[in-house]
Amino acid sequence: MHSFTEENYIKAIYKLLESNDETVSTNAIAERMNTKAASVTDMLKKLSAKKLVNYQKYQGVTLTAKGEKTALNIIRKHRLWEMFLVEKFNFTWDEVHDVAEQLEHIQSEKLIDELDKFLNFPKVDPHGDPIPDAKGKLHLQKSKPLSQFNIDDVCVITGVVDHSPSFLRYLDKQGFVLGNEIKIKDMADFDRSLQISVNKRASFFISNDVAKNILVIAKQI
Amino acid sequence: MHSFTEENYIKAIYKLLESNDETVSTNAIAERMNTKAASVTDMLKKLSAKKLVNYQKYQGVTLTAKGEKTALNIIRKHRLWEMFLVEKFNFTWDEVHDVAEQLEHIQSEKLIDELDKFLNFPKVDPHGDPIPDAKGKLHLQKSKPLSQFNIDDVCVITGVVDHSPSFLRYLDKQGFVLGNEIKIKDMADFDRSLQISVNKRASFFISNDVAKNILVIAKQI
DNA sequence: ATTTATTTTTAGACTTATCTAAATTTTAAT
DNA sequence: ATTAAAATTTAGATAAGTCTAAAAATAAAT
Repeated sequence: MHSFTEENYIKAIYKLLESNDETVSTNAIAERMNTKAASVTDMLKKLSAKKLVNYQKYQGVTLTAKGEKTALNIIRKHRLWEMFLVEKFNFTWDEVHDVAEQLEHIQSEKLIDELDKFLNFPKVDPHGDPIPDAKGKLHLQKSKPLSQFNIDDVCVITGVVDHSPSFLRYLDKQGFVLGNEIKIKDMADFDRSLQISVNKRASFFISNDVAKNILVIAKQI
Repeated sequence: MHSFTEENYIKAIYKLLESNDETVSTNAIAERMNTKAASVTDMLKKLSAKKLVNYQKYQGVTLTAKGEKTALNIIRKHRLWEMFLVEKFNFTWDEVHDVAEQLEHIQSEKLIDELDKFLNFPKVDPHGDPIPDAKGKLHLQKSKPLSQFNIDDVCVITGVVDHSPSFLRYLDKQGFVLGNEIKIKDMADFDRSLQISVNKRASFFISNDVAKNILVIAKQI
């Protein structure tokens, strides 16, 4: 089995791969884990020897299939425990994290399967984050048009419905990029036009026609 | 806070003090923890520096008040988790131990208080072992005469009602010793005499008069 | 295309917990 | 009261994970 420390590194790498892309840098890991780059290098060598990461000196890392499976299992445990604490033990969302960080390392298949059953096999946690199933599969949320969201919702751009050049040109001009975060600031009842802010920049208006053609998912924090 | 390892040592010392008495030897700890005497010595020095144990070279150890409080808190957590796993997660008693050994080290007051509440503040676990309350107090089970137990019950000798020399001489002759384990093999309806086995030795008979004068508690495994 | 700055890695040291083997102390036995 | 046996402690090593400081490699800037 893997040590707590190894598991924490794997999880950090997974999270960084999820938001950034390509490969993850030593410094990025060090920053996320409040440790020093030298320590990260040491650990990367060890994880590489265990075939959990693909690592080449100076070139950053990615997870191997085995590493990703490990990460998903830890995340599954973390999110199930968070659900449990909030739903059954009256924890608030800000209290939940530290305890779940501890609980996610408990080793017992049966414990997690029973926990899953106890919670009635939830697909997403209350953050909207998907919970991997027992096989490590993520039931990804289906994207929906931005027009179906409401004031104060925050979501992430995943694609478009209309692929016409004119629409894509429009998006480009407005600065929309895949993965950008959109917050709905206001909505006009009479024409369903939206006032939105992209990546926390200054807000602007888009028509309902545009909103219907931008695919998003609820923000995963 | 204390490391997992420190907590495990503290717990082991507590258990040994509970069954034996006086002080606990280095070798006894080593045996219980499947480790070497040299490792125990190192740890005892550390625990002593932290004022968790009273330790003098070659003289064995006892727990300080602080150490005992620590031990009781770990035991509280362990037994509450055992109850939880059995009652809510369909664990059998033999599956429970390893997982509870892990869960007992999770640090969160709120978690344990909520767990306690969730289980409706149990006083003893299904082994009959008492569960320390939030203040670390043990609600000790009161001893009862052996005559009040039934076939297949297993209990431990804690004292006697009749302190007369003739009775004590009788007990001595039969090989009864404080702390011995008694299993009731059979009971005769007509005179309530018992067939019992002491410490798993060959069984023999005692009269109801004798059984009424031996104090026991249900076995704590 | 060099030089400079940044990132990453190595080298050596420290901490916790463990071990083996040797030395010391206590206990038991003659 | 010595000697023998058992228990305990010390000394020195090892492994995991961390750190600082210096060296090496990559990326950025002139």
